[in-house]
Amino acid sequence: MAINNWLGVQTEVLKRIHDRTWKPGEIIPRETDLAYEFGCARVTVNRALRALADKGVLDRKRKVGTTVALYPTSKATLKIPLIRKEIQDLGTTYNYKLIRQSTNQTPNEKRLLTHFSINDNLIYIEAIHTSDGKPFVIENRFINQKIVPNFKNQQFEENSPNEWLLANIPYTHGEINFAATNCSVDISTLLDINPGDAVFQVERTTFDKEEVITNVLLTYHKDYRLKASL
Amino acid sequence: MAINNWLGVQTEVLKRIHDRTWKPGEIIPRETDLAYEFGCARVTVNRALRALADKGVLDRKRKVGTTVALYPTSKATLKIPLIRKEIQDLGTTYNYKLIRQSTNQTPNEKRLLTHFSINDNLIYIEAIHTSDGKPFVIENRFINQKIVPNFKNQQFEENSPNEWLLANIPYTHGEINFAATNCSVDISTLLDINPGDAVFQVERTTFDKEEVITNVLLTYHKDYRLKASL
DNA sequence: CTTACTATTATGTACATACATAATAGCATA
DNA sequence: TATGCTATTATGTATGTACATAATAGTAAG
Repeated sequence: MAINNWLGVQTEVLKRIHDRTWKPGEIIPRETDLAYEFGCARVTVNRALRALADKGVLDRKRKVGTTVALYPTSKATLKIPLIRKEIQDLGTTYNYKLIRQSTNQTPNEKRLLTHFSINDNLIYIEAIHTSDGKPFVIENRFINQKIVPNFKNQQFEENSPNEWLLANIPYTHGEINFAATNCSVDISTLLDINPGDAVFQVERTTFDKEEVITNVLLTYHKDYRLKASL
Repeated sequence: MAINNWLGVQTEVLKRIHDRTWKPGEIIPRETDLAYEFGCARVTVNRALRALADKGVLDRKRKVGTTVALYPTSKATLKIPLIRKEIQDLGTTYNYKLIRQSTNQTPNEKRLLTHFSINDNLIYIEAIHTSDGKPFVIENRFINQKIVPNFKNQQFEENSPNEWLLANIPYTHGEINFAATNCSVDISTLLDINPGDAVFQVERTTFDKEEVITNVLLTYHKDYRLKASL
């Protein structure tokens, strides 16, 4: 069986996993053996297997060898688009409206103290993003004032702070979590739903090395679903 | 500047992106130029850049070249662990209990018709997974009966159907979505919460090529949060 | 100006060779 | 038996060379 490209190798490997020639938890043949069987270079096999390991299909360990993952770790890659793009991809008209903005805020919610220090000065922004004029998501955002030294010159009246931050403040890593909550009175008014309705919330925090850049709490419209593929 | 391994190249590339030597949306030097600058092989540069492209940091196009992503597509990779593992990782005791099981069911909810045909025969399973004796997640699951021809011999009384499926029925792809909902009376009883409380739901469907294997609706305990890193 | 064709470009990849390294197996010693 | 050291193993990677290919730029013809 001649296979002379890495995608072909990967296809054949997936086929053998799928038809249980190679069972979950079991060792598969060595790279050198597979290369011999397929009539290609070992590096080519390595390339294919590495890609499958990155996807969680295979587990690889030096000297031990390569095993089919016992329980394939299902990975859903969530691409977190710009809200603007998410709304426009729906074929609807996007609009952003600033509700409230202030500086020299302190972290006044318990969840913020996970990341900010009590002495941090924060910019607070509350805004609404709409889809065809209807509320899509409410944004409550804190930005580390130290990170935006010239904030007085910045304008978040016309444009979303997230887009500005992404373009201007590099981040190294972040955290994100998803939850369901009963909508508060304040936000239910903005979303034009009933207090107590279940809403989908996303909280995201980004860091530049050790420094917190921003924390945002997004509260989506009723019946919002976040989709991904496996 | 001598860099002779791909991880070193990647680190230097990330540094230049971070300090805005290379700005978002802009073209970076060609692979051959970078290889010349770093004193390494072009393939080594390619290896580093490809990994960054896979992460959404760079965009690459033949002939055009490589650009820093204008808005880095934030990708959160959700690893979807076995429920058992998720609970055990909390340091608590996992337990599974079957509530209801039946065969020859038809797709009786609108959401199921997205995937199943009206004529499909389904196995229905309702179960509860607990953490230290407290309800953690309720599982409502439909399995394509055609996929499990010897179902009568199968036992989901002691063990979770998901673990059995993962070990025995290979899947090619799937879909997953996350939502918030107000808890129904039935499920709120099982979860020991109030009807109307907001709960986090995950719906997942897996396929073997064109054939639906299973659809599961997981309803998590109150205040559940799904976390990931960026 | 538009269309079609060809040349060029930068990424994408295969190969053989060589070296690196994490990790286990085997062996010797106390 | 336990410990420590060395050899071996399978994956991990770097290189130079060669070829492949998607995509754009340039040119010629109508």
